[in-house]
Amino acid sequence: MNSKFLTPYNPGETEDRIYKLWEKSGFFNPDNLPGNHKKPFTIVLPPPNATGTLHVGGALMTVIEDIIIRYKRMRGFKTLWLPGTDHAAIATNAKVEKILHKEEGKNRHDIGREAFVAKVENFVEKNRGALKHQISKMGASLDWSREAFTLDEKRNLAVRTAFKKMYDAGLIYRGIRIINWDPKGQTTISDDEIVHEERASKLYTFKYSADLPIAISTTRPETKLGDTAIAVHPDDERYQKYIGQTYKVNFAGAALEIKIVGDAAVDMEFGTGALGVTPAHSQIDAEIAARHNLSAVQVINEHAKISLPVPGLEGEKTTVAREKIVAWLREKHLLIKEEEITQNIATAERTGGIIEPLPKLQWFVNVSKPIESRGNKSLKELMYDAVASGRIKILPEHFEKTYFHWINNLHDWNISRQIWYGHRIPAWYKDETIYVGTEEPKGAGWAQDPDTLDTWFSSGLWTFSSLGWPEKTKDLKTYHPTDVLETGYDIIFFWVARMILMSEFLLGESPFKTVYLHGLVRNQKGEKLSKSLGDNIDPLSITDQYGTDALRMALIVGVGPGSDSKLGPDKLKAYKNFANKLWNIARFVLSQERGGELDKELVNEFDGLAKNVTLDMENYRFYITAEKIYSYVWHRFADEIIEKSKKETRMSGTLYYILENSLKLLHPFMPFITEEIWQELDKKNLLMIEPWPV
RNA sequence: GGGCGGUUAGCUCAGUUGGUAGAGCGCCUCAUUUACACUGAGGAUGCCAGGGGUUCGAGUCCUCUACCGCCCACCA
Repeated sequence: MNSKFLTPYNPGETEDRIYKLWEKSGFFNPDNLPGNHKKPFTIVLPPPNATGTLHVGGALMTVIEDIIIRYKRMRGFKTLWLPGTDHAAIATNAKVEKILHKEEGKNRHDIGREAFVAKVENFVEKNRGALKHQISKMGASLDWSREAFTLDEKRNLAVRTAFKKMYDAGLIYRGIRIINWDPKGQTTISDDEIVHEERASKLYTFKYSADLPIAISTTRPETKLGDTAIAVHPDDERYQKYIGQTYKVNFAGAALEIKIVGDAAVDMEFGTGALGVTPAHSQIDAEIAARHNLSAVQVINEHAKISLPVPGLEGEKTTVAREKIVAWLREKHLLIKEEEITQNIATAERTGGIIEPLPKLQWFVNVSKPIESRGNKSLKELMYDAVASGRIKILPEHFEKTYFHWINNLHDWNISRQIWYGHRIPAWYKDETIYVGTEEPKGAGWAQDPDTLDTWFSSGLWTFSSLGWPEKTKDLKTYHPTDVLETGYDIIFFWVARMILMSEFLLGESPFKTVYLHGLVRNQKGEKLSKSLGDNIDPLSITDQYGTDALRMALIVGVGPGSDSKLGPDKLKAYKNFANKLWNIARFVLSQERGGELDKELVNEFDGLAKNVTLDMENYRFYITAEKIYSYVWHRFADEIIEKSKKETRMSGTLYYILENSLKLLHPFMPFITEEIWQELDKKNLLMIEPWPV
């Protein structure tokens, strides 16, 4: 027996050595697996953002996927787990802008597009190396030879190709719509990138003018400079008589023409039952305006300032203009009521900027248009069907309801962004002509669209762009559709839904069969781990203290799919102790000569456990599995069977049998220590590709 | 406003198809150098949030209520 077994298990000394052993074997790459590994099994790693380092949530994701992959590999599958990183356009752009501002006091326009993008690329390159190191330390058996990046050459070709195909099918269009403008980030964002914040606000009720008999309510009087109508419910007896009339009024210095229209979208019960219609600055108003052929007047610009030439208001910030208009209303005795209310205000997820709805010329994905080549189903329907038909199974199941709910309320997806870091939109303009293609058009005078694409456009392609699409590669044929997509429930809309959209349309197949959603990892107090709180624990510091295997167990045990978990020193300590227990069991068994006949009863008992565990693994119940093996190894094997063996002779053969097979069952969960012990038992082969017992 | 979860031992949470309540940590008693003190043996602790229902039988199924949490949302 190796003398290292005489001292407690030392993860620090073991882990790097074992990882190198695995890497040297080449078995992370499915091409190198023994020939009996025939049936492919694929997971693509959700590419972590190149903005930062791996957080505990990222560690959880890595561990769950590694467990699945190691299990499937031992079961004889040709397993591919494909790594990569995400360029995370807006997030990265914003982060580097912040650094630029802090270090040089400049903004991106000061240094120009080319220099800025170079700076971002430099930043990203540094982070990618650190990420790879952290992920490896988790024990991840990823095929690094296939590593991809959402913004590399191949993925750029995939993006251009996808864009062109969708444009040709009429699924991508350019048009003026009311979009979510982030004045702080100076870009549009999609509906999903909005977070609502509760704020105290005031609801003002007033008349535009003494001559206009109908009063309206609003929290944003400054937008009323752009009103072109008042909408009332067609059945509202108070206002029916006014429908169809037009009033010319002077409102705070702006000449308005207000038409009274009847529209069923108006809630008679709210406020005065009359709605001032601002077609340029409200989605719902724009819809009303479209129904009644009303014109739109833009009053607010990209800097959230009044752009309408009204003396005293032009150039003012919206908040200042609001005060001035309220003062004017008061002075003219038009203000009827002022109420304190709490309002949910839309802010940009990345910058915190308050969203300003503005009409802008942007690129969109049409989610409702029937697609001829897909049985006249729309993207929305394709996304819905993929899950409703059972072709994609979401775990935990109740998230399927959330998914359907989201699809049912889905609007067209705004995909163009006014930032510099990202995939440039493959559209070129010359005079009035638009050219969309994968390459720049021939001839002089074409100018490419300056905008970039929403980062989720390229991540939506991930399951197949990472396998080489649009080229018809062998990998694509072998490994797509992928088997499991494992990710956090917080990005089910951002990412999971978009991947289904892209794969269903571009490939005509689902991107994966099972979606396993994990929850948030919280600290021991149950608080969200966040960088701003300073407790965003680096998984490597945990690994140093407790060992990777202990961290893996602590992250997994008792944590079902979709539920949030808590990670604290108690749990880590418990599994660190377990690693050492296993170590000592190995020491005890190894100190004996293998001998005696197998105890049938004990072997049967173990095989029953193995069957049970296998069933759990097949059903993604890792949180139960890990605990079952733990409990068996410690409290049955060590406390009872080994104790019994001390009093009886000729049991060592049975002990070896149980130890070896326990190591196999435990390997997906605790790969390092099990491999280390295995190397002492069987000096030729790696536990990592040993066949699963059962 | 719409939707989805949760409520089980002091704490953190399991409990797959309904069959006399489980684990880890903590607590109490004992063992004292044992493969392992990063240990072992034993022990205490629960009206499974509350009401109603289905059933021979409910933590588990149905229904209502309360509280907590999360997601979505263009009541101006």
